[in-house]
Parts: sequence; structure tokens; C-alpha cells
Amino acid sequence: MPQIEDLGATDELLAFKDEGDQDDKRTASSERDLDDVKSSLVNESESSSDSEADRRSRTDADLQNRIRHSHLFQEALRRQQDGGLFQPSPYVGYPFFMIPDLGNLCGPYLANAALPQSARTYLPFQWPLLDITGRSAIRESATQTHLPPNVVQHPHMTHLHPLLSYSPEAFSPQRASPGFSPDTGMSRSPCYPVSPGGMAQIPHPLGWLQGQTMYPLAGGFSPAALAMNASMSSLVSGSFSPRLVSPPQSSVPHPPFLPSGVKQEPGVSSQTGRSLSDVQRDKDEEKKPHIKKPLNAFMLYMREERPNVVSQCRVKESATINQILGQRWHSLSKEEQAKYYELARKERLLHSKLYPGWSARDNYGKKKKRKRVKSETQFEDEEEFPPQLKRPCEETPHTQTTHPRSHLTQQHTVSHLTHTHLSQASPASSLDSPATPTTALASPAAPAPTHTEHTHCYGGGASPYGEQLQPLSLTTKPHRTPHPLSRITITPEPVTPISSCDTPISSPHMAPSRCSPPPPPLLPPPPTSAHGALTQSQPFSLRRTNQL
DNA sequence: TCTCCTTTGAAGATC
DNA sequence: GATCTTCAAAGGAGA
Repeated sequence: MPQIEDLGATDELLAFKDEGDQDDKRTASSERDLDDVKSSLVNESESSSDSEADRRSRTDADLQNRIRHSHLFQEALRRQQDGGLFQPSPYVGYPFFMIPDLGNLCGPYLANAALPQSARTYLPFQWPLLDITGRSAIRESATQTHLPPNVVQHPHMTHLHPLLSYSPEAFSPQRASPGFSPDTGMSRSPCYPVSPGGMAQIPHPLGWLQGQTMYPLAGGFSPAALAMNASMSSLVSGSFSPRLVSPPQSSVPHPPFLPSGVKQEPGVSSQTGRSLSDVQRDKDEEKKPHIKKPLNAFMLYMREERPNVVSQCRVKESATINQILGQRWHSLSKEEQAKYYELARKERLLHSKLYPGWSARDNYGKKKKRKRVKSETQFEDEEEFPPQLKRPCEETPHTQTTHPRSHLTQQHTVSHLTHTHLSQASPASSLDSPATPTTALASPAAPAPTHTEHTHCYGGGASPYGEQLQPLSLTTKPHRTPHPLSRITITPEPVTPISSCDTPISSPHMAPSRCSPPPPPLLPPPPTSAHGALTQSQPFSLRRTNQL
């Protein structure tokens, strides 16, 4: 069986450890405080087995202790942050927090809607969070698996985003443990369950990326996760000693893990006609942690670059941001993109190790289907669309018409199309697209899209590659109300590097009618041969293998 | 409150 | 095998 080290985790972890060690002295004091707090919390948790009477008698004392711990904790954190959080080292001063019942707060790749949207939206560079069905679910799961929820602070979370950088809105006090102050910002750090019952934040093997995470282990510890856990425990001990903290145990077994027959009743639902067991199964299904898909290269890139775009362009709409990011993605060099592809590959590898039985199919239907609706409307769109705008797609072999989203997501304005695709781009150049980086990467002969080409039509697919990379816009839906971004297709400035946002893309004065024809591409025509032997559907790993 | 928007890539589904 | 569909993140906007 492949080891985690194969994923490159060890190197990252070791690197992290080294950096953490450098900060040992500086944080020794606050560490002790943290240890005190953590020990107290551990003891608190361990004492949960005491009798109810004892517990009642200690209620007041516990309350006082919690308050005291809270203060200690905040003080320790303050020292911690003062001591190193903003030190040059990305890991310096990173606090590890072990909160007994913090497990419900977050986690990667599990999403059962436990966290309100706000709980995640302000963690822009976190690894995908683990959405659990709620605190009770965590506790119940913990009970089922008899696993202590290892609450291990992700050591990389402050790599580029110190805890304090998180928006306060991200924290919901009511989700925190008693005595757990939102002021610390701790809770904004993601914690990742290593099991359905345990939360852990483990350094992601793809260490450099912000918000790296480990994956929660569905159904318990997998060997890979155990290895990671072990590595983590030993590695982080240099700076902070993660400890296993017993969670508040639930006495209510989770239905899915009940012995058959305990809750399931024979018979058929009178209303639905479905057997109760089916209903129960559905309920169980709903309660199962939702394991999210591993992020692909572009998603990883988006996570990293989104804050930059937001700050540089002062844009808030994700749709707009994503368009910019899409353009920037194409502007990345092959090497830069390869970095993300490699990360994504490791992500998938790790994901597959942690969830051997998981399939993307598992998540099918868990989101509201809307693309299909779009595709249904597409027929009408194409019927209504001027044939001259569709023609190139129909005539060119390597057209983006093969792209699944060619008719779904590209809703560029007609004016843009008329200015770009019709007046400038030849069918060959516009449709034989190196649109996807995978395509470009697929061909060693394909020059890296290192263009910093200027564009007037900015957004809505009017990227520097717009004419060459995104012929998808030929299948624009003219009848639809253009997305605000779609109307923003030009920048008044004569030349605007694609990576810059000097002109806010959402500038209201930028209307399609003002979209002037972009300058001729500064880049050589995209390598039409890049498509050659490889298809888009070919797994990137294969493409890269072929490429390399 | 829910869905859409918007991007690219991966993977499953379908033909 | 080619094509289509869904989902992954994000958060504002609109219904």
C-alpha cells in the first residue's frame, strides 16, 4: 500500500516542523499557557465520565474554570499572535488549539450543511471544509466510532492568512465551546475530522498551498490517515503538542450504526409506498457526511488567488472574480499551471486514499440541478442564434463545442462576439482552442501561455485568449439577460495587462456596445496541434504522463 | 432561504 | 470513444 509519504506529505510536514521549531523559544511561554489550557480542557473532558451528581456539584466550578480557561486561552493566544503570528515564517507562532467540542465547526470534504454558509465563506483559503450535520452528528459519530476527536490545529492555516485575517463574521459564538472566545479567531481556523467522530487539522501534504487540509476519514481511521496522524503528532510536538481530547459523548447512537432492526420497522410507509427501511436508509444517507470532491487545479488556484483579485480589483461578486481568475489562469505559464495540476493530482491521490470507496457519483444529485435546465434552454438558444455565430463551431473539428459547458456557461454578449469572433478571430484560431490548460500542457510543443496580453474586452470570456481560448462564446445566449459581468467587456484603458485590475471589471460604464475590437493577439496563434493525440477527457495524470 | 452566476477540471453518465 | 452532465469554491444578487 502506498504510504502518505508518497504524496509528498512528509516533506511538507518536516518542513513545517523545522519552521515550527525555530519558533519554539519565542513561543515557549505562550505554549505553556496553551498547554495549561489544553490540559485543563483535557481534564475537563476526561471528567465527563464522572457521575451526574458529581457533575452537578461541580457545575459552578466548571463554569468558573471555563471562564478562567477562556481568559487564559485568550491571553495565550494573544501572546502567541504577538510573538510570531506575523513573523516572516509562515508557520511561526501558529497556535494549535485542541478544543473538545470544536469538532462540529468545520472540516474538509465533508459537507452536510452543518455549517451555515457564513461559516465557510470567510475562510477563503481554507481547505475544503467538512460540513457535518451538526454538533450532535459529530458527537454521535464519535460515539459510534469510539474515536476521540483529535482536534489538531491545521498548521498551515496561517501560512498566508493569519487567523486574525479572518473576518469576524466567520465566527458564530453559539457554535463555539463555552468559554471559547470568538475574539481569538481560533474558530475560524478549520479543523478537520479524521474520523466521523473526530476533528483534526492535519498539515496538508501540499504544504505550500494555503488552507491545506487533510481529509476526514469516513468510517474511521484509514491507514493513510493514521500515518498522517502519527506524522502529525510527532511533527507538531516540536512546537505544540496536540493532544487527544475526549469529546462530550453522546448517548444516542447514530441511526446508521444501529444494529439492524433497532430502529427499522418492517412495513411500508402508507404515504410514500416506500418501505420504512428505505426511508430510514434515506435518512441515514442524509446524515452521512458529505465527502466533497477534491479540488482540481483551477479550484486550487482560485482559492489562492481569489483574495488577491478581491483586493486588487475590489470586486466582490464571485462570478466576476471567477472570470478574472479564469483569465489569469490562462495567463499562467505552463510551469505555474503545472504546479497546480500537481497539487490537484496529489489531492486526488490523497482523497482516494482516505476515501477508497468514494466516488464522485456519490455527490451526484446532492446539488440542485440547474445545468440541465440551462442545457434545455440551449436548444432554443441555438435555434435563435444567428447561424453565422454558430458556424465556426460547427465547422471546426477541435471546437469547444465538445466542451461540456460550451453551451452552458459562456453567456457572452453578442456585441462582444461580433467584435471579436466575427471581426477578428478566424474559425481556426478561435476554435482550435488551447483553452484548457490541460490542452496546453498536453502538448510539449505547446508554448506556455505566458501571455500578458492586453485586452480591451475584459471579462465575459473576452480574455486575451478570448478569441482563441473561448470560442464557447459563440454559443452565447443572446436572449438571456446578460450577467452584469457580461456587460463589462472592455476596459477604457488602451492596454491592460490581464493580471491587473486597474479597471474594475464591474465598472458600470462598461457596456457591450462600447466594447471595441481588441488588438490583434500579441501571442502566436495557439498551437492547434496541441490537441493532437490527447483529448480533454483524458485524465490529466495521463496527459501529464504523456507530456512528461 | 434558495438559486444563479462564473470559472476550469475531474469524473461519472450517456450515447 | 465521444459527448454530456455534475460537482468542486466563492459570495453577491435576485427571486
